[in-house]
Amino acid sequence: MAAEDSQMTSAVNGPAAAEAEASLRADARENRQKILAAARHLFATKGIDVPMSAIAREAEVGMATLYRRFPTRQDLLIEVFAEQFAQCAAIVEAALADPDAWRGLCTAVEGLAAMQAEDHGFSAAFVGRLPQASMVAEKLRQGVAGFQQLIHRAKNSGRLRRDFTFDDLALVLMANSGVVQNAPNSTAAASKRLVGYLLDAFRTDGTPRRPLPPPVPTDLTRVAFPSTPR
Amino acid sequence: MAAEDSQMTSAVNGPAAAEAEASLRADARENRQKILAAARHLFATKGIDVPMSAIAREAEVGMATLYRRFPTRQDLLIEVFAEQFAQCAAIVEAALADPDAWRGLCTAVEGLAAMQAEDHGFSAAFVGRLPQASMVAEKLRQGVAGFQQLIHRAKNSGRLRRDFTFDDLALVLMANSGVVQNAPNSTAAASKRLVGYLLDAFRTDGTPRRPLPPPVPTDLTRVAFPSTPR
DNA sequence: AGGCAAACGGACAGAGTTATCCGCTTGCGG
DNA sequence: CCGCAAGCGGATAACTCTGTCCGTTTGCCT
Repeated sequence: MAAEDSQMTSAVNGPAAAEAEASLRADARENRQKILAAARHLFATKGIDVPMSAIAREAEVGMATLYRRFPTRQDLLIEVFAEQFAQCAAIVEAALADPDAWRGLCTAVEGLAAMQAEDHGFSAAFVGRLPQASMVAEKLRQGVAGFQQLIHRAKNSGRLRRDFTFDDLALVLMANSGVVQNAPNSTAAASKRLVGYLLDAFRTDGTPRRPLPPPVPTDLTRVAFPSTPR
Repeated sequence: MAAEDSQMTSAVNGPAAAEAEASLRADARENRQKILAAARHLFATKGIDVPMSAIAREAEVGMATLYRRFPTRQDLLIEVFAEQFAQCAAIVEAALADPDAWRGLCTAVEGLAAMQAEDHGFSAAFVGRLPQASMVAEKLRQGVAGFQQLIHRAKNSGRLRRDFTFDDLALVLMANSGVVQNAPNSTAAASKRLVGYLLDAFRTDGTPRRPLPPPVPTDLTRVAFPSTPR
């Protein structure tokens, strides 16, 4: 399983990353993987602003090694999140397979939002500064195309309101990122409830309501961040 | 108008701030106002993370003066945003005066969201780390109470869905803060559309739909920040 | 086995921010 | 009008994070 790790990454990131990886010395290749693992972990838990030094420490490599492999933070982000962008595309793909167009759309939106909720770093990377480079952009384009088709089908089924736009997906993701960022502990629950409301708003007036996820108690006077106030 | 500035601030922040202000020497009092004005401006445009030195420079005072008046950033935040919290309470108050309970609720939510959209700093301060001190907390409690009443009335009118919770207001604000943060240029429009959708979701199934604000074109591949990528 | 290029790591310079110290200036009560 | 406490500004210490340099180690090919 761990042995296939590098293969998977290469497959996701395309030939560029693959050949960069292949021409490396054995120890270098291993370090590269350790760096990616550490970055993946830290980006997800602490957000994309973790110091490079923290990543190096967790990966048990020196600063120089880190910067030699990934000259900029962006380069690291691209590699790390490429996999997750691919997963996004897969979610859309799966939704397209659903014979019920409206249900498919709901599944896709819920899936994408859930991904955001699970991974703080990904959320920020996706909604915020986006690396327009490499395979990431390609996977994104792919996902976009799929989602547009999803919208088209759902509208034709008469369940999705006709004034819904593709841009509203971005709206959902931006809104969800706000919830993910600010909901203290119950990130997942809060995100689910938001998405529940939004999907309810997206349906045509006649479409039956879907059950709404439970409310999430939130102390307005202390909607502070989990641990570090940073 | 400018002459009443200090009076207004004092009125909003209660006796504590008022007496702090009164016992100051004339020049000191003036500097204090200059600092508050600069902070208000910079927090709104650049967010609450602007360097203290930037505030001092804009206020045309030294660092020491700034820190003497406001030992911590929090202290400054409290003063600056107290006024806006008061405005929130006023919005809720006004909404309560509307004989149509449902319309009142909509107005309130729209008003609060618009405030967030207009002032980046306020958005962050409100949804994020919240100063639990002083008059701010009081105004907040006041607003909370009013809003709960608003909810109660709207539910009784049969227009607001019964599973709506007060916590959902926090949800709206968190979501909106995400949009405000990430919508590149069209902050206001994006925020309006989000709120439009959410209010649509909040109504009972029978309640007629309200017109939805227009869609906001968003380039998913470059939802980057306005200017500085930070 | 042996040599060399590739790789390593940690120290360190540079940039930016927070918060404090200290010598000079000034409003204001007596 | 005068003295002094209150106030002022800017230099600067302390810290954090980024990105580079350089002396040392090590994989790999012959």
